[in-house]
Amino acid sequence: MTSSLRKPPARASIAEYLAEAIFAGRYQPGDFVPRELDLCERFAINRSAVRSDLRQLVDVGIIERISGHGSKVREYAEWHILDPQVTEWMSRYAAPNPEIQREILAFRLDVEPYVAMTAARRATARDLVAIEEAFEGLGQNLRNASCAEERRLHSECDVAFHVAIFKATHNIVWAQLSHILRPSIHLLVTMSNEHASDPEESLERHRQVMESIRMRRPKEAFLAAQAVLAGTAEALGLEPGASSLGRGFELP
Amino acid sequence: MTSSLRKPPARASIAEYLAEAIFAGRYQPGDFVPRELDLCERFAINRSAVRSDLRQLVDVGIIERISGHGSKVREYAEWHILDPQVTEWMSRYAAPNPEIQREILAFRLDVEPYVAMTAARRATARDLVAIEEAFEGLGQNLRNASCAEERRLHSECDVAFHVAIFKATHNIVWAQLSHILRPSIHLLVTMSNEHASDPEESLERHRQVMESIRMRRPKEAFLAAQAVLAGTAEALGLEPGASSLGRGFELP
DNA sequence: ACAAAAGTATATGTTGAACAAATGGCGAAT
DNA sequence: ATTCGCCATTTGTTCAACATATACTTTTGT
Repeated sequence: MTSSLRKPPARASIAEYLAEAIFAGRYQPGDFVPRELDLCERFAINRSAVRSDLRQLVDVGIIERISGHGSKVREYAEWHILDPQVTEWMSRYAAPNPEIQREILAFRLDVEPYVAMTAARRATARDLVAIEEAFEGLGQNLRNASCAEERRLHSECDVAFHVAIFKATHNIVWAQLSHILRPSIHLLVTMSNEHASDPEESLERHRQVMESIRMRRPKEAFLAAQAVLAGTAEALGLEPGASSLGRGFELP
Repeated sequence: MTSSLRKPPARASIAEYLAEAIFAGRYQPGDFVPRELDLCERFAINRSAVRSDLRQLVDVGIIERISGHGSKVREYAEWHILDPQVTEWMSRYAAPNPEIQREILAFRLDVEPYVAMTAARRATARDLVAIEEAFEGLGQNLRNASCAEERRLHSECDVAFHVAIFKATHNIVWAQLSHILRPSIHLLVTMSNEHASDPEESLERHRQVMESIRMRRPKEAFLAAQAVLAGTAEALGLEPGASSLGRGFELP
């Protein structure tokens, strides 16, 4: 191994840089990002690499390349927010517009109780192990949410908890859809650190979901998941009623 | 315009060729696709283009590139089946394994009644126009489902009908998720052509969904959507009970 | 004879340059 | 004033050379 750093910035990824800039709003829909040759010079990298990275942004619908003109940022509605790479950027840099976060949360309010209910029906022992491990992590990283690193850990456990429940449905579509949770969970953990909502109460709600799934009680799992999301919506300053679907939906 | 063809094979897209081959099962998970130089020769194309296309397959999780070894087809569970490009390939070439189709249909059984219910609550006049236009197309292309072109048209209208309902939720996540419908709808139209199920009955069920949404009757829309999907599941030879979630879920 | 080490073959990864094609704007001619 | 054609800019395509990573083979030392 070399002396100084094992992995220098690996390579200055243009995709990463542009994603940060676009998600931060420095380039907005309709704007043009710097042209290829400028990016080459700016990052001391060859054009092939630049084009390769730009293509990644094109493939997820974030930019549009116009031959002989430039690369334009597309409207938010065009972005592939179901793409794992996009949700990762959203959770890392926050969504570029609040509306997207609201709609993702509305979606969660719609489906998560449903998913928890199914998990209660179909979860295997292995699924329960995954759910429990994530929950343990949630509890451990609860108190000392002081530094950024601790918060990141807590956030990861929170994500892992919800993803484990999605996977417990044993349906590939639900499992892959779990990526959509990341952005709003990361946002929640970040905001709850500022607004200091009650973490004990949140933990207890998560425990209820886990127990309901373990005990194979679908109805209880449905309600418990609703309770968790109500807390989430509240912490994010969104009323549960804002959901496009969930309102008024009750148990069979 | 030129004399012969307005769009020659555009270009022999390696991504398209490999997608067809992989979805047809000629390359299965674990297999290695031809190496770059062979593809260059086979399609009389340069290596940059080949690599660009291979990257597209990498980005959607279909293949994995191993430096100095080759490009391996990944397990089905790794594929990004929520990606629009992947669902387009699935609807064009059919899913490479039946299990994926089953799980997508199970997902539809879970969520479509829910989505129809919301559409009934939130659909605007414009949404209703889109739904109606698709429905008209369904009716027109019903009788003459003889040649392949007619069937394709019918399939497109079927897709448009369901997608319009998803968009009527006015939630970006649901709207983008509507891509997942394409594969099973195309499969249904193909199979129903062989098994000759009753198209009149299917059309009537779709009409019920549309009318329920128009009349703003969420509960009826929920039930009507369930009825459509029951017909779909039957036509595909899958019992509705195979759903991972939907079974036993009733209206509030 | 066996095992570790060095070397080789084969594939993907990276870089650089040159040329082709498309778009937008400017300007001249009608 | 409008249209046609030219030109500048930027992305698209192709080619060639070299670097790096992995698997297999050969060598070499005990």
